Amino acid sequence: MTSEPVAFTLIAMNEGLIRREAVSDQLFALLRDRILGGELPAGAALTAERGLAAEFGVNRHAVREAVKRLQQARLVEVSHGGRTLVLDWRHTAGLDLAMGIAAADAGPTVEDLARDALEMRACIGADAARLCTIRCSEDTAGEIVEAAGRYARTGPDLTELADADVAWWRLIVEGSGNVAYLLAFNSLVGGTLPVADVPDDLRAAELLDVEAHQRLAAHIAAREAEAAERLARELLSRSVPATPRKAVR
Amino acid sequence: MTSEPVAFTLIAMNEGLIRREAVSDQLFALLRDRILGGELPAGAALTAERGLAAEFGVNRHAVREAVKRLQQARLVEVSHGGRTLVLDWRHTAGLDLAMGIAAADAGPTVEDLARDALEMRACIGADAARLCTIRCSEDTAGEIVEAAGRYARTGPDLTELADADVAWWRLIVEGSGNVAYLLAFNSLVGGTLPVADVPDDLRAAELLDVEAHQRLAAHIAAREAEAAERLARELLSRSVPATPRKAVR
DNA sequence: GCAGAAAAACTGGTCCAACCAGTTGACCAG
DNA sequence: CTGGTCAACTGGTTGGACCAGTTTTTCTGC
Repeated sequence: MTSEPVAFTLIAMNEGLIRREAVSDQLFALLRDRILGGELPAGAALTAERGLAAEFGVNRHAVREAVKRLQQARLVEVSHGGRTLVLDWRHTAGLDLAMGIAAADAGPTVEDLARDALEMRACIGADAARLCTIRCSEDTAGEIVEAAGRYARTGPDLTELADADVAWWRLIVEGSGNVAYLLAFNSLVGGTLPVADVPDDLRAAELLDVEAHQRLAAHIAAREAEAAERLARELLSRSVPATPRKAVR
Repeated sequence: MTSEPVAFTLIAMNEGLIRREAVSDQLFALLRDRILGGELPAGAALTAERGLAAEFGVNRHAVREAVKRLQQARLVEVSHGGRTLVLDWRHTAGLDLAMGIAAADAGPTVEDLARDALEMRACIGADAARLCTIRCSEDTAGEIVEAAGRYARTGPDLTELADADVAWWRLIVEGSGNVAYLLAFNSLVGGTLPVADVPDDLRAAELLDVEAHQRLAAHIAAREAEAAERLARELLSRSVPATPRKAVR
């Protein structure tokens, strides 16, 4: 890493009245973005902990917490006594990192990422609906139908509707009995950005179609797996922007 | 948390000739498993950092690193000055946590989880093949065909074949242009358990079918999206155990 | 001159002790 | 009972020291 005069200072303790962020969190975010942005290329060695501490004027313990998180995110590989190496996030990073990628300069934009997340949501959701139809208990099926009924009586506010929609889908994903789907679902809805930058008209086409929600619930209760899957895919695909994307790689 | 005499001691420094594990890593794993196993139920307060440090006879910084990782995994919620609360992992934890769930007593078993991961792999892989067919560049399509050719010449060793298979699928997932798929793919193959406990005969049915790999590559190169998706799904589904699962929830 | 061993100079890992900065809750005045 | 104050928590941060590995350099001894 170059040793040019450091222009980065972590946010001061009291930045007006804004909530202060822990230094290790700031440092983690900063290093993460540098890695995702390509400033710290794969294979390169991260500056030593003592060096980073000096560079940012913080204690080494704070640096260690940040690096430990980078390690957990599989962005770096640390070895006792040796150097800490930057990994190729495209090969190692997991889905939980999705929310952080947008900050990268060279990487995908927020729009691309939102679209990717929605695409994945449709894919997982459709299969979850299918599996739920096949595997869930009668009680769960009943709950899903009930929840669809409540959904129909949910206020016209889009935000409120979106929350209810997530809760309803959670029932289906849980009913699929697939823990991997459930965790991926959490990653997708838990990320701050995924649903943030979707055009309202697309989102509304999905959320406002109460009748489709009830129909899907009915398919699940009636154990019509194929119909449930098809409807779920169609419903979830409405929010996916149809932007043709440039060829990759 | 009860204050009964502590029966847990972290692995001593030199456990024979075994590689020692960092204290914070051990502590993280221990707390994670307690949370996933239900010993620390959602909503409960985690023992204070000083308390944990005393309980396990380690320094508070080690505890902090472990807790920080729990926080990143969205297993706990920490608030400055307040208590650290245990979250409901079924609602918050992300896909990266999958590899840790098996340790839970009450949770899904390793077999269930492996099956779930394979199911998800099939779902994502099929859609990735479809998108790759639609979106990837000619160069990428060529690479995939080439790689399939190389795959045909890969040694009969199943482990070696499995590695080549992962590398080949990575090309397809990258070609799909969907970063979320790529990260989920990393989570699935990066986890230690996912493919570990799959019956060899099932796995072999997928890996040894070299001809299907080449056919799929050909579909992608010929831009036959529907055929590619169908073949991919069929191929990836072979490794999924057909065990009927008990109803969930 | 050069391979190989010793040693110095790194690296990350752990600990102690103190203090700052928020939150909680008990306690006391009204 | 109400409301505010303050002590006793909680997590957040700092400094310095030392242990435990790795890497690089240096100095041997042939």
